[in-house]
Amino acid sequence: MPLREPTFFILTSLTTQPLHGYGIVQAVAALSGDRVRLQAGTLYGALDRLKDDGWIELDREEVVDGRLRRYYRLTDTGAEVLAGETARLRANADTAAAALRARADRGLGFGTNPATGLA
Amino acid sequence: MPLREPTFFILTSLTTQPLHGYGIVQAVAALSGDRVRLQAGTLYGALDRLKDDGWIELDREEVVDGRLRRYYRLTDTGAEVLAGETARLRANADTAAAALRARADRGLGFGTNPATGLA
DNA sequence: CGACATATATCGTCAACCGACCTATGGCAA
DNA sequence: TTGCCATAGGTCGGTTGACGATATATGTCG
Repeated sequence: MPLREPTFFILTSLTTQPLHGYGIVQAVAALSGDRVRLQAGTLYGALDRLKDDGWIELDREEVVDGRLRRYYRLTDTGAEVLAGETARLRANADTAAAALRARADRGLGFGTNPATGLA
Repeated sequence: MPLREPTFFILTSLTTQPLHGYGIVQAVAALSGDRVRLQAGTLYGALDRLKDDGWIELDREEVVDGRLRRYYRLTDTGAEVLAGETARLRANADTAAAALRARADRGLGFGTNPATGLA
């Protein structure tokens, strides 16, 4: 059930406006601070899968400079899935953060000397 | 690079104290609100992998009621990885939340009528 | 003329998770 | 006493999704 990072960002990029494949690549790079760079195999495979799942759908097709642009849009179902995923990520991050804080309080965090508890 | 959910929770469960395999299963269930139930194949495969990566290490072995308990502990490297992952999850959640908010503001969110913008 | 950005797509491989299965002990209930 | 469940370890095959390489094609810029 949990989405992988590339899939998560594809849905996120389509949340505010329809985009075509290459536009998604650029949007995802921007949204992730250039951390996630979608590969062609990942993108088009995911696009087919998400369409089959009904989370995205074909918005329109355009031909610009003799090149086809196939725009996809997020469905309401897709938006619900993304909202659920977002909540899950938040919860997981909070859980791990609490555990890491407890570890740091016990002087076992990284960067501190286990013997003295000091950095 | 991004950790999958089971792996993420295994590291989280070992952050505050060493645990043995079965203890990890129970801790992860508790930490995730019973959402993540580790399968045997997932757990022992991940344990070997994480040990090879140097993110966890063997803490000690005990025999209780004739049953072996093999305890693992999080290494400082593992704690750093988990902290990085936590930050990544937070950032991704924030990014998606912002996009979903923008969508809702445009009346395209799920649960609202696209025509009227009302629920 | 070649390199690069734009644009879509397929294919083989790999890593991680899942489900099923196996062994073994101890307690509890039918 | 027999079977089931919780506890405890583990293996194995299959699926899934991402990755990297490759292919095709047009337009732009040096």
